[in-house]
Amino acid sequence: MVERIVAAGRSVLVSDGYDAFSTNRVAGAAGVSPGSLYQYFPDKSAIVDVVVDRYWEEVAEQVAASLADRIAEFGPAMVRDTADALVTALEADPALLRVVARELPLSRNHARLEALERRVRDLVAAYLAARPGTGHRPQPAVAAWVIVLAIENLATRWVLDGPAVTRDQLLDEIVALVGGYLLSASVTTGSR
Amino acid sequence: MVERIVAAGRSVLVSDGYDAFSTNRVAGAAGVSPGSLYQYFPDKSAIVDVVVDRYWEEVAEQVAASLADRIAEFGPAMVRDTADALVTALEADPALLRVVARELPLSRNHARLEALERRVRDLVAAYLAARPGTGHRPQPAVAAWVIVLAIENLATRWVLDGPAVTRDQLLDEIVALVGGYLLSASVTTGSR
Amino acid sequence: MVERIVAAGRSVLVSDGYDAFSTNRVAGAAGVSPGSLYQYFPDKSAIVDVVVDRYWEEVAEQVAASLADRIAEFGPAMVRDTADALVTALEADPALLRVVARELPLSRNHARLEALERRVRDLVAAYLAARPGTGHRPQPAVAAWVIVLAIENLATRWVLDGPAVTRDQLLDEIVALVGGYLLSASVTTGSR
Amino acid sequence: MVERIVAAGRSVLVSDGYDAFSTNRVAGAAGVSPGSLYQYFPDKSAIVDVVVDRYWEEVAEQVAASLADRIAEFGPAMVRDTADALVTALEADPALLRVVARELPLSRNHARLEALERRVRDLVAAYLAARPGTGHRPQPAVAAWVIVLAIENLATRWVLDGPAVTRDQLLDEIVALVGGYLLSASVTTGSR
DNA sequence: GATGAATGAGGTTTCATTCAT
DNA sequence: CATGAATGAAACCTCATTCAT
Repeated sequence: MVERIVAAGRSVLVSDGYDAFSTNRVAGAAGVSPGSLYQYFPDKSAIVDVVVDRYWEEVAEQVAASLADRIAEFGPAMVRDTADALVTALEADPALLRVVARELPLSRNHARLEALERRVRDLVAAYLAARPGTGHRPQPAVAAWVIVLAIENLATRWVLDGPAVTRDQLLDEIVALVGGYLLSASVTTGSR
Repeated sequence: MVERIVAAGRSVLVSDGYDAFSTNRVAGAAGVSPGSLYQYFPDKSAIVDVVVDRYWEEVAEQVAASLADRIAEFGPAMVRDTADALVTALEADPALLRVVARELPLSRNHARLEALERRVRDLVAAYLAARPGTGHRPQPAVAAWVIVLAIENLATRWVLDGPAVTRDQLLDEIVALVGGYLLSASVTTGSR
Repeated sequence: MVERIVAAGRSVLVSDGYDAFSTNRVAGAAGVSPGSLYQYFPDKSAIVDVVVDRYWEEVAEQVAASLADRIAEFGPAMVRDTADALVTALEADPALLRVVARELPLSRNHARLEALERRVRDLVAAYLAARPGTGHRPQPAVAAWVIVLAIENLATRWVLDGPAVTRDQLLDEIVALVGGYLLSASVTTGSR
Repeated sequence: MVERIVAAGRSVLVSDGYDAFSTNRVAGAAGVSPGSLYQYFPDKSAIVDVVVDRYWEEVAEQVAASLADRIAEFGPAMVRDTADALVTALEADPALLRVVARELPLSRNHARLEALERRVRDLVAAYLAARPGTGHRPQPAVAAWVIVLAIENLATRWVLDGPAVTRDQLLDEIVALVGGYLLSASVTTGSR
């Protein structure tokens, strides 16, 4: 029953948009009475939360799986494949992505998105810490933060905005970005 | 009077949040009658739009100014200073940034944000096209897209999330990221 | 519950007039919350429509019944009794009649009033077509139009305006008007 | 200036309808400020009243003129010509008629319409009283009331509803109706 | 006299939530 | 458990009218 409601919620979100997402409509789509919603969810927003949580959870799952699979081949191929996995995951349901990423307040995504980011970040940081040589510049934790954020954003915006960049180009640039970053030996630093 | 309303709008947004942003409340905060709002704005959402537009416009102004000032010194310093200008601009009103970037649907920011991005992107692309050597890999337009998005996102998230990264670190990493990316000679490409 | 709302609607209409007919007031009079109105009516105006429809429907019912009862006795008596039935129907709720006929735009009555007129007109036309002799001048359809309109208007205005004419006089005149009209042998016609 | 406002009022009424008739719109159409309206009219409704008054006044003028012109020729021709004059007057501005007769509450027309009716009624009653023979059945005052109402209504509805009746037919029927009525020698009376 | 910005009461409608059945 | 009618607070917006300039 929770299933029915969540499915209906997703469907309403996708076909009617977030502004039209009302409990009545969800109940209708679920073939359930409005009152029943409140037996499984405390709130309208709880329904949205579950839909959103599942969405990012699934994306995280695919990315993490890809990352784990490539455990051996650290390097450009790993970056590319991971980015590819992310793009693929985001492209799986573009309509839902649009609603989730565009129509929902970012704060709505925050919790689960942070989880996703942390999860991937930790993996990345571990890889970086394990990698040989290069006196550990940049620091793994920081570098992981930078890399994850950059890739996530590039991929999301690419799917969302459909810029004049091919999929392959996108992946190439991501590889170049991350590769170059990690190789950057030392930086002319200095606060102003 | 438009000024009063916009100011009240911003203030309500900041102190009460987007969900509580009602015409009556804005009118109250402006010391104005609800009806007066509609002499200057067609819509509730038009008020939000102006607040948002102004916000991003101001950010864009500062970043573009910094970028233009550094016209001579292409290179790491330019990147660093521009990123610095962006962070400074975003830090100027963190409360408003939080509402604008977190509570508003991204679609609400889209128009003005895209303008900001395009503006900076075009400048960056021009610099890249003008830069000597390096058989133009990556292509200026694509590279500009990547760089602008990456910097914007990193800066925004840093201000918003306050991660365990110092301001200087952030700027260093941005410089490294962009520098490494632009130096990345060639990439092991290939679609899967 | 529809009943309660319609009754409240009629009552508000009668006691407060059409200009003061607001959803809140109707809800109040019905002892119901404003929101409940919209579970049964799409619109404020739908409530008015039902009240008006019912009113004319009832009037039509009584007139048609009278007309059907007098099927045998075609002639003056039939006219008189029908007019009588109409006047009686209109006098049944003079307060409502006043609002419906005076305060409401005619266009609001149009649909149902036209239905009433058509209904009676068709019956009258049938009687006229069936009547013996008199080379069918005037044509049944046209004559029915004339008669129905004239009677309706005379009766309505009599009830509404309370002119210096007794009820019997009114009925006499109606009989004379219709009788004379139908006997009018031939007319000196000619456009100017 | 009153002229400008009234003209604007009529124009708004005709082109936008009564529901859209707002003081602001009238002021706009008159090229005048909303405040100025209140220097010449106490009320929004006063503006409507003037427009309506003038309309019916003009109609009354034409009908009365026709009636006065035919002073000699009492009889069918007089009836026909008067009805013709009325129809012509109503057809002069059908758009305004539609608004005045359909969209305005009848009560809005009442005052001036009653004046028109009384004026014509008095003339008719005078003619009837003066006419030779026929032991004055029906009584002039009553007969005038009946005749004026019937003709007015038939003419108005004909112009408004455009029924399947030609203009000549309409006039013929009116002549027959009135002629037959006045000739009706005696009536089988009796209250029920 | 003319202006027009400002008013503010009040109208219609929505929708998350409850609770008696 | 499920229902769904009922709720009622509150949102957005209009517009006749006023009054300082």
